Amino acid sequence: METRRDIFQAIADPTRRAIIALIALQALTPNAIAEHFDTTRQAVSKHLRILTECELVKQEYKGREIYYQLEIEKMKEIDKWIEQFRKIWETRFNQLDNVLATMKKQKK
Amino acid sequence: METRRDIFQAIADPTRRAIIALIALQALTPNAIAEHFDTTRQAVSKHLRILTECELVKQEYKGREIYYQLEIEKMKEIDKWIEQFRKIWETRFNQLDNVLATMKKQKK
DNA sequence: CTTTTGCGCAACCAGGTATTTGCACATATA
DNA sequence: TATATGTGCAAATACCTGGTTGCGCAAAAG
Repeated sequence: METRRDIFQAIADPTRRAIIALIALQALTPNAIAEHFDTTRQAVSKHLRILTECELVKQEYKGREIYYQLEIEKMKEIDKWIEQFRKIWETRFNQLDNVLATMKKQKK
Repeated sequence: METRRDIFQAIADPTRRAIIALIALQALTPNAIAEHFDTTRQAVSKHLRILTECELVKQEYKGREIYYQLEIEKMKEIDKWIEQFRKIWETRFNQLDNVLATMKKQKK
């Protein structure tokens, strides 16, 4: 599996999205994360591997424990992609605004 | 494949993201969309089916042609999910701002 | 009416995915 | 040192995905 990891693919899985939201607030170990889900630690470990590969997550070693935390900056990549569409829906909102303004004028 | 379609899964595929960006500007037929990619019309049709299933795309029938256009409102769902993280990185930015302000004060 | 064009659908296939189970290794703890 | 704990990795497996090919059907064109 030498597939280049992609952030959009990373957030496609619902479990992975839940993990992301979970470790956004505080760093957690794989065992601690697994306790929040109905799945094995190994499965969580695999998800963390994928998240690490696309640099969405960073590890911090503490003895034999490994704390995983979200690399929040990476999330901006998604935000950046959404921006082009935000521009569109804001433009449409403004257009609606203009329509309303015109109606008001005509009422006058 | 009675899988409930998910918007995050829909945007996971790079071709699908490209289609989304393409039809965000103007409605296009499957053939017209396929011309933009190195793939068959049928493959595009499959992507459109997935996009339609999760209501990211709407169809408009015009004779034997079908125009597909982005349902831009649906994109806000992604934006909504990102928002929780935006809050976090904005908070951190403000914290950095405070640090800088404190440094400035001390310089005085 | 016959042919062309635009389309969706079903079958098929190679490759990817998520999960479980079993293992090896390192670090704590007794 | 012996045992328990935390972890990643590998193999097996059932399922999902994206793509192609071939088909049938409806609308336009001849």
